[in-house]
Amino acid sequence: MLGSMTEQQQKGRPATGGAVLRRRVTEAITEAAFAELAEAGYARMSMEAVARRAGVGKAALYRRWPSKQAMITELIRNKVTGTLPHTPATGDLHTDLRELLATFRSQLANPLLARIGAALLAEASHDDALAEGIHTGVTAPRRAAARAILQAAIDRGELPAGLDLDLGTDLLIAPLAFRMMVTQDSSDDDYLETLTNAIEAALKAATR
Amino acid sequence: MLGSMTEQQQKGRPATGGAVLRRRVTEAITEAAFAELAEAGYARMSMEAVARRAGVGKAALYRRWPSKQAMITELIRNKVTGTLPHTPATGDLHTDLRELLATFRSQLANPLLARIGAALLAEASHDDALAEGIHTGVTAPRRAAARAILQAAIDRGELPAGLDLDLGTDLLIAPLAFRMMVTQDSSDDDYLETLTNAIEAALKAATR
Amino acid sequence: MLGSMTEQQQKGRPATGGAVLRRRVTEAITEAAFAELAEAGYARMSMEAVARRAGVGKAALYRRWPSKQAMITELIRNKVTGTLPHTPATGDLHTDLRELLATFRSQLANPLLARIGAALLAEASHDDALAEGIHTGVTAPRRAAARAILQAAIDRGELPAGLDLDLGTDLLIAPLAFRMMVTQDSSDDDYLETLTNAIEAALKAATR
Amino acid sequence: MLGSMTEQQQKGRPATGGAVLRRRVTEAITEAAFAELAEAGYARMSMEAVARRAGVGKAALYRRWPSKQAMITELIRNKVTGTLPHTPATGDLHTDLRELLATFRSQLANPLLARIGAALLAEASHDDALAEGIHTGVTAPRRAAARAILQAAIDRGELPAGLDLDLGTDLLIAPLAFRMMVTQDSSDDDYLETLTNAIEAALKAATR
DNA sequence: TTCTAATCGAGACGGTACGTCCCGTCTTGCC
DNA sequence: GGCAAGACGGGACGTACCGTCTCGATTAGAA
Repeated sequence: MLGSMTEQQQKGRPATGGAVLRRRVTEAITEAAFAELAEAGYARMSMEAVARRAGVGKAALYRRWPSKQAMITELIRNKVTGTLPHTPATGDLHTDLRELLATFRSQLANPLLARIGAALLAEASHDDALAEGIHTGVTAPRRAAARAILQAAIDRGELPAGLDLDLGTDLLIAPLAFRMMVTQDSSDDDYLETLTNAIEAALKAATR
Repeated sequence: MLGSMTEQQQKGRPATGGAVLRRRVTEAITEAAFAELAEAGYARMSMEAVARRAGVGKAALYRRWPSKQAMITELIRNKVTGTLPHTPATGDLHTDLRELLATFRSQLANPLLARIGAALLAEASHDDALAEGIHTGVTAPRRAAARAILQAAIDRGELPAGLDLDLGTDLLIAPLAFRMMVTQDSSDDDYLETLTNAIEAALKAATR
Repeated sequence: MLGSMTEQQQKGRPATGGAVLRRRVTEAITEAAFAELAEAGYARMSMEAVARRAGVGKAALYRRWPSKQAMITELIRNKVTGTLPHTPATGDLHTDLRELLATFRSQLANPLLARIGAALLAEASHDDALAEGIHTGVTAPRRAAARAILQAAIDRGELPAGLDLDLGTDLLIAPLAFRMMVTQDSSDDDYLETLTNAIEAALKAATR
Repeated sequence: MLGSMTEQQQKGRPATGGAVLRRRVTEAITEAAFAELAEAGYARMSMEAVARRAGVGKAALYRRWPSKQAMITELIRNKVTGTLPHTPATGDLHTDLRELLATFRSQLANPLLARIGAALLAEASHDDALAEGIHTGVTAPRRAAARAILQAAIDRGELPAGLDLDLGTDLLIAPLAFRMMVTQDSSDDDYLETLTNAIEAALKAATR
């Protein structure tokens, strides 16, 4: 969809004889790339440094991805997409919210993500494929999880039928995401509990 | 504070010769820089392109700022800092909230900011001076405005004394900021009104 | 001597498995190599292009020769060595000279040789093995043939006993070789006849 | 004609302000290039090594020449063209020949030329501009000098009117050039004297 | 008004990284 | 074991920018 080689493809057996991208090399590159990314940031990171750190030729990188941007893009997308939130369904709105927020918190806590997230978004505004990738792989499933909880609560009568689902989703996701990615503040269990309460109240008032 | 030469300084030392940075040049550079920034993004933008577009020698840029980063940093900081939110104080929480949110909306609507914001945040995580600049020039005054409104409402008894001001500020700012910067969704007056209601409800529940 | 595997060796050890370099492959490589050499020249020619053109894996090349240089070296050496000049001995100096020059002309007329010769010499000045190979396989036998004719003529009294054999050989070989390899001019039968006369006269005067 | 910047051009003053290729840099590059060329040969020499040795950025090279080939090509052409042979005219064929041969010998003795000459010729067969450059700058003037001597001798009656000037020129130049460039043999004064005698005799017989 | 020194446009400079191509080696699965 | 295919580490290619420096020409405050 975005990048090029995924691990499955690396096993694909070509017609005759053949040469296949080696998983060990891919792994070494991936690891090195994340390390460089975390140390230097997207803009300052260099493919040559990644290759050097991975003990690999530059060509090995370019055999896998057509450019620095494509590489970083795909690596991050994979990393984030990998950890999809499961949708809690305890039958109790408060508990569901708490659980979902806790899941988000743990995913956002990934220190790499914090450092990289902004760079990704920045790139996305100049790269439609990346924007689409982020939407499909990251944003959409999380918003879907949030919507599911809200809809279930509406169906149970815990939330008003007139709730604006879109706004409700914003309310649910934004404060925590903003706090962790922009403000870089911590969010302990107390914070989460209070936030859950506040969001719950907000949702009940968010009718159009 | 961050960069180097501000327009005031340009008048600073008349000394002997005609040795003052010329305002017209500074303006041409500024304009060109924003144009390039919007077209290419921070990472892809080049000082040479800015100079070319401004019809100016590269040295003219480096006479004003010590580096690409410093230049962009200062330009943006000026642009954003220029539009400080005024703190509404109508004596009515709902009206104050609405007004503040409307101010934020108009500031965030700047299309440049939307494209640049993320890149700035990305850089900030590897550049403490930039981070500090953003905090002082952008984040802090806006959070202060939000806090002021909340504190006034508490003082009036409209909000509970136990309100967590920090969380309250997050609730106030995050949903709109997130929607406009990350989701890039629109936010019409209806959205804003519903949001105001929801936040108001949330604030009343956000006690620790 | 220079390279590695010669066709004789290819029959040498049938051993166990199908573990003998296959002649067809060797031939395909050889043909492709000459073609690439003629098209691109030594410096611009690539082993990968040769392999591709021969429909062969790169390893097939490196199983036969240790390096690009060794391969080209041996191929050319074989091609040129293959066509040793026979030493004419008609008992008449003029006829012997004419015949030898005609032989040289036909060998130098090989269009490949013309294109490759210079590149080979260029390499030779930085590669003693190649220089030695060219000397032994190409230069020496031709100079020997020339010397034999001259010595026979001296013995018959057709040339003065004081003839400087080394210089005589230069006189015999150089003008034709120079004309065909450097100047790239043609040399028809008339030219050859006049040249023979001139060289004959020169030889009679070339005593020290 | 071949390359790009000559020293004269380096002084040319462009319209406004301006930046001009600096002679010192050009000289450093030239010197380094010859050194590398002599050490490694054309094929093995690298632009990066030249830049490093000259204490210069790679871009400084590519600002002057569009490619490695173009650089070497022009440098050599300049070096060889610089040393044109003067045409001796003593009124005596033997003396004229001796003198011209001595001039050639001293020019061919340039050890760099010996190492580079073959590489140049090799390149020339794949680069018409280079071939033309060599012809115009190197070959033609030398052949012209030879022809002038021969023609004068014909006019004086020292050589037969029917002399084939083309062949005569070959006879004059080839043996020495071949000996020094291909055979890499030495040629002392005795050799030169004997060669002169032989060529003189040959010339008298070289009529068609 | 004249002098004069810093700014100006242009672009060369030493560097670093880009993405490409080729070298000679190694790996994979087929024959 | 040879074979076709092609990935591997390495290194050079030629390009694009970075931030600095050099060049005359311009310009505006001080005399």
